[in-house]
Amino acid sequence: MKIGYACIPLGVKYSTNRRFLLKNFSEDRFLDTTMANLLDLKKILKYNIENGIYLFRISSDIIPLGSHNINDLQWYSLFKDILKDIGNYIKTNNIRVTMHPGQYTVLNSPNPEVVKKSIKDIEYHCTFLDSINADYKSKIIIHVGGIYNDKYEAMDRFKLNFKLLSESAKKRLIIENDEKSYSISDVLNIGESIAIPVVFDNLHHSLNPSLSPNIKDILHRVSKTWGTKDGPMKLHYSDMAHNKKPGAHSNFVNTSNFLEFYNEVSSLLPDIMLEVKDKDLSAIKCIDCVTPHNVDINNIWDKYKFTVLERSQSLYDKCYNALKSNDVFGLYKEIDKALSMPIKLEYQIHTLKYILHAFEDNLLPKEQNRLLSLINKNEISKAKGLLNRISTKNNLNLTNTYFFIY
DNA sequence: CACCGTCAAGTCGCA
DNA sequence: TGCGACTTGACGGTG
Repeated sequence: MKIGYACIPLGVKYSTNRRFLLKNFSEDRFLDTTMANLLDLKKILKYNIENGIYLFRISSDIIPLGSHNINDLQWYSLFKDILKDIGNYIKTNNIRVTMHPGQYTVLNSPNPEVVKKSIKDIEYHCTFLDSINADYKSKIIIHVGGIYNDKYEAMDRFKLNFKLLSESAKKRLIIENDEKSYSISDVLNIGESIAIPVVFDNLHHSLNPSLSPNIKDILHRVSKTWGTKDGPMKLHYSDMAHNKKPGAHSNFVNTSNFLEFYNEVSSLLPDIMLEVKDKDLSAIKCIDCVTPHNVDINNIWDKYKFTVLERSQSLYDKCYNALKSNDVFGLYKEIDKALSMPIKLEYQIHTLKYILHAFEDNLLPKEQNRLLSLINKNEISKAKGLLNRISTKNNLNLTNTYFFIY
């Protein structure tokens, strides 16, 4: 069972999302941007392995304007060596990678131009996975698309247009239930009819439910759409964001909710893709909670302690108790409580002063004075921004914490 | 350096 | 028939 995240790690500053505007397209710009993205992809995969993350969604931006008409460069041969290198790294380390074209890729549109572009986009994703020599457990996930006043006609059009894909893309394409049009029941009908795997998304299902109220019954049927060559069934998991629009993803995974879900589904041995704002941070948390015996709880606390301290002194103390009793789940539960709280000015000042003291030997007197004077003027966000830049420049241990992330 | 409009793209609801 | 919302991070121009 693998637990992973989508596209953008927060714990490291590598990015595979460099891009440029269409009007700025040039061969040089394309080559530079693509190379930078690919080099960072390898670094992200390494970072993932160091953190026990073996499931990763590769960003569609990896090849900028990869499926656009303006781009007729043979990037898959131009970057053949590095693509092969990435592919070998993925294979050697038993990583599973997937891709997820965006909302504008609509295979079932009644507009032939849209279908044509959508096929081109799916084929671009497929070419990328082919170019790194990924096996057919590496999937391309899309939603079914629009309704156009007749859902069943639109579903039929999906099945017909599916036939227009290349053989490789047909082996990679899988479909996911969405939050308003195609419920898991609809998606299963299509998946079973054209023999492609189905991804169950718990958040979309809660907003657009169908079939049995018992998720396990549904998943049992979903799992049958996954053949041996497809690899383990893949699920999308996310919590709903409170105080935002229904369907928005939460800022972080609630540990208790996740474990409840996990315990319900784990016997089916799925791979779970988290769709959450804090990305790898929640992935690491979920993996830690599922395999707490592999974890050094002190490392967890080192990353989160300033984030907790900024919000609540009493939760800081509770965390400390969990730490002392080596209770990984307990520690994360208290961290979750802290993360759901706003930063409190007085605690933030206290935290900054504490950090200044702790890193006294790593800061120049001039830097300390500038920081202190900002703090004393109550310009806290400026102080924190400055501290962030200084930490990055001097490579302080502080950059390994989540203090500048949450 | 902080801020903000724009972006390659499609669908749907509403006027 | 046409426009804004939806969703989203990064670019790129401005002050």
